[in-house]
Amino acid sequence: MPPETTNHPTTADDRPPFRYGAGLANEIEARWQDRWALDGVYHAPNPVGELANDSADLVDRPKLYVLDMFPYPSGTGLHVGHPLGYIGTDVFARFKRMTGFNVLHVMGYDAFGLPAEQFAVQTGQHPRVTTEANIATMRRQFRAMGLGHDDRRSVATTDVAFYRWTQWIFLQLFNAWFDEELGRARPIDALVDEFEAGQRLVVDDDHPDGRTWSSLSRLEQRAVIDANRLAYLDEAAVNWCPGLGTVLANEEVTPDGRSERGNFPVFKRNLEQWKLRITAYAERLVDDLDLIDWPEPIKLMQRNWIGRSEGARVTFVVAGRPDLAVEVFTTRPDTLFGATYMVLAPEHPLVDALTTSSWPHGTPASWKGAGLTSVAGVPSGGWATPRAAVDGYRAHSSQRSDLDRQIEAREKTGVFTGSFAVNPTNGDAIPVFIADYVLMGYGTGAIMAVPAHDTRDFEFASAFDLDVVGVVAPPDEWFAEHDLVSGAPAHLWPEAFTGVGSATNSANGEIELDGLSTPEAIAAISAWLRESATGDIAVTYKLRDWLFSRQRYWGEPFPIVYDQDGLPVALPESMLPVELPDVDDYAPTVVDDDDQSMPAPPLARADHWASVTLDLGDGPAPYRRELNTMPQWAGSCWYYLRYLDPTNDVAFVDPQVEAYWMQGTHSDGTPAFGGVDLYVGGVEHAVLHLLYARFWHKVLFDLGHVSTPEPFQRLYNQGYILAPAYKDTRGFYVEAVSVTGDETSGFVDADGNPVFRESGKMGKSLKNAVSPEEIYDTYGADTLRLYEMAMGPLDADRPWNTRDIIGVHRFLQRVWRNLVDEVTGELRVVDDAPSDELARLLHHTIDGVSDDMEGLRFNTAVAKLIELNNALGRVVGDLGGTPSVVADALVRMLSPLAPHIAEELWARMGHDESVVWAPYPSADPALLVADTVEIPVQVDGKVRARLSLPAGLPPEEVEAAALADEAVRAAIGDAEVAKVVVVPDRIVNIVIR
RNA sequence: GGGCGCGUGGCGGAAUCGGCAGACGCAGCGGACUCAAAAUCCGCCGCCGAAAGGCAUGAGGGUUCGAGUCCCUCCGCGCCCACCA
Repeated sequence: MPPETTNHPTTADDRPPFRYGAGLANEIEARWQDRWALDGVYHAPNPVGELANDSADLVDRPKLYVLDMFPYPSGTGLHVGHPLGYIGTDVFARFKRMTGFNVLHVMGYDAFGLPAEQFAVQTGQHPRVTTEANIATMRRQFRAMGLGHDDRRSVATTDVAFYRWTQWIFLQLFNAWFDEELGRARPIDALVDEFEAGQRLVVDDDHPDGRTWSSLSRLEQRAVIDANRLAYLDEAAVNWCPGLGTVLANEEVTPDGRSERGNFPVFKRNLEQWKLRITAYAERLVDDLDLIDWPEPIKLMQRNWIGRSEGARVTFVVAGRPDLAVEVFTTRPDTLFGATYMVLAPEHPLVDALTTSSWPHGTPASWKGAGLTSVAGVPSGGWATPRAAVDGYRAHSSQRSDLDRQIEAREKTGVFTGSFAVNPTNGDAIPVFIADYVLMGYGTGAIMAVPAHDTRDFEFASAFDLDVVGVVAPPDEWFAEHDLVSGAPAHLWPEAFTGVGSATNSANGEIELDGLSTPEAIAAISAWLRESATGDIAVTYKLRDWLFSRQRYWGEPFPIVYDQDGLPVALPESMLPVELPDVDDYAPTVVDDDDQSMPAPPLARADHWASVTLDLGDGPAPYRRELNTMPQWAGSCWYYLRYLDPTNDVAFVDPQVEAYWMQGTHSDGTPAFGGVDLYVGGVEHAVLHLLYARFWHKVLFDLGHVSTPEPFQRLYNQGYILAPAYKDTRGFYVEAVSVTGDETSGFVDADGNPVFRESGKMGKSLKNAVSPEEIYDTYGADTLRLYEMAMGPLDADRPWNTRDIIGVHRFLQRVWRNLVDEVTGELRVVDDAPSDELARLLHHTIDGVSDDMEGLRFNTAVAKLIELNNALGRVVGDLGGTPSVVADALVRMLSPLAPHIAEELWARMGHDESVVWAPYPSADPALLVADTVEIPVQVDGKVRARLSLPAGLPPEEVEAAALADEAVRAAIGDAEVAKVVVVPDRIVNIVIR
């Protein structure tokens, strides 16, 4: 041991005893967190009910609902990237409390889901046990951050008392139908009444003219009703993921045909599953985006996902088969004259009827499948009959996953059905194909193909040697770009012309489009379609109904049983909740053989639970329960409503409570649109959660259970925290904390092997997480909060840099030192008034910071507070302390951002009441207007002088002063002054010639 | 392939309505204090230049008295969607 060093005091002993550092911060923070919990300072009262007990004055304030997207309680706890949005909403909620609002701010847990179930599968421990332990850990972590939540209202979607109401909402969907005429959901009983009263006939494909209700059998009546419900069973192609042992919603499948979670391959299977009729709301889900204050990119993503297209439906009669007709959807009905063939999806129901027994004379070999190298089992020269071709091609396309389709780079394949259809505009007989580039799930599952004006049709026509007829004249430039003479016929074109132009080649005895612009031609042909009864304008959506069944254990059971006819029956409300039964094995049946595997839900193992005898009104009878569970999205569709009234056991939310929190008024008393006032979360929920939740909310609105058409008035997407991540030479991530080295010498892992730096979203998968505890140990929670708010705009991704944290820590240290003597611990606040200069800075700061807080610009708010504090630090020594009015305002302004240190200073300044509800300071307008302004003078755009002039000076006098300035005159020199631009109190620009 | 967004010092970022580019912080440099170091405090800190001055917001062009901000072309990065008829 070197003797010299031991003779000197250690670092810690040298520091003043009352300097703000990690030790003092940790002590202050723990103390105030206890006190806040004890006093319930974050409790927001309800107008009525159990939570209406205290703080009656608060409920008279305007309400403000600040909501976070609630987390999944993961077992690994939080890292510093998680709470960015939570700190942001907390700062905002605290700010708004101080400006006079009754602020609702709650945290809950989206606790159903795969990790707990997978852990249960591995350990045999009930997922509820792990889930509750994880929730307890997260609660502790949120508390340590000083987040001001009303803990009385916290819920987890796995609470039986919560999912009882999730089941209840499912019953609302089950017991409702969508009235297309009124454009809204109504109770299913109303539909039955209309049928019974004869106001409505039962129309289906077999009975296009309708049947009376009484002519149906009891089972037929039930089938009709069931088919109309918003929650219905449907046998349909679903996304079966053997790797996860469950089916998935379209939204949960990635574009390359794999599961979003786990990245397992996904296959199409026909299964009977619950679906929710979200498509009925497609139009309102698009239209009502105009009502809400969301980022435009998110609205755009929702619009794209819903995928509204305007166009026309056109009926093509099959040649020689007047009984058979195929309906197509097109967005370009103006190109109808150019339709030279048709394509049906392989799964289209009319394919069998269209498939002829033998190839028509002269059918090219390629139409019979010859040359389809990617299709297995094609005889050379093609299949012998259309039947064989259709069967062979269908077998091929049903076995291909979406992934395969992707790999094949969109090579166009298909076979001829043997049938021809009649183009209604010109009477041409055009061949009908099946091809997998036409999707059953969109439009009508059939298209008219216009190869001259559609890229995909052009590719198909090229491969199958089909006619290309141009019916929209491209501009001359288009021909020039393609090295064609203007007006060259379409069969010479190297690609389709998909733009707009003037119609050509489009006339028959009844209609002539030639010369019309594309929009005019669309209008004209649409009118003709309607008059000639061959079609009509139509709107189509990409959105599909929401697949709502999952073959999992850890989810909400459906409140549904099946009777002896195998038909679903809703359990009465009195039988809710349907609790999850215990099982001895939580594993879903996971099979990796994609050919034969079928989903098998774990609840099938709970024999005693699955088969029950119930009295549902007709005496005791045997039923079997629905064995699927709901997807994880279910709870998140409505949790924000349960926060309002979490203890209510007679309703999912009391209507008066719902009205208080959801139907706001603006602070000036005018009615606000309502809903959650601010909803903050990650952009990854742009379509899934946010679309599903809007859908449920609209159903609840239609049925009279909530009072606003939209749930979330203002949405804000916080950014992600990025951090350096390191990959080894094999491409695997290594723990970032173990990496040493730098950019110039290179990075190495713990064993000295070279690794390579990249940047990515902080988290477990990139092994670059930083735990909040590390930061608390060095600086405290207030510093962490402040750093996260100061490092950049809330909605931007930003790199985590531990080195930078010291900056905001020093700021807190200096605030503390300006108000508290570091040696004695005594308050350094004096009664003297601040100088005029300091007072002006203070009020400018108040004004700017208030504005920034309102706009969620916390980074610039922090910068302004630092400026004020730095200015204060320069004079505090001369004054012998901080002027009390400055200290008071500074602590109030600091408190939303760094609540613990602010609360401690507030108490030391002699306040008994918490700073949480103290009013936010307001700026004195008299101190915001300067009496002198500095005006830069430019000559030809370059600043040559700065004049200090009285504010509000008339432009002529400013101009005179500018022209009189020596430096300005020197810059002008001999040149002639052409023009002088004076922007009052801002700038002068002298233009010379 | 389509759509949307973003490019500002060594780094994170600021400039809210077209009006002094680089607030605030980190890093760096110099100084005070100290036997010394840490901590703390003070000062400097876009680039070129000794200075005067010139040049600078991805590149190029345009509009304007004036452009980081508006328009056009290109380059780079990010996100979303992707055979959607």
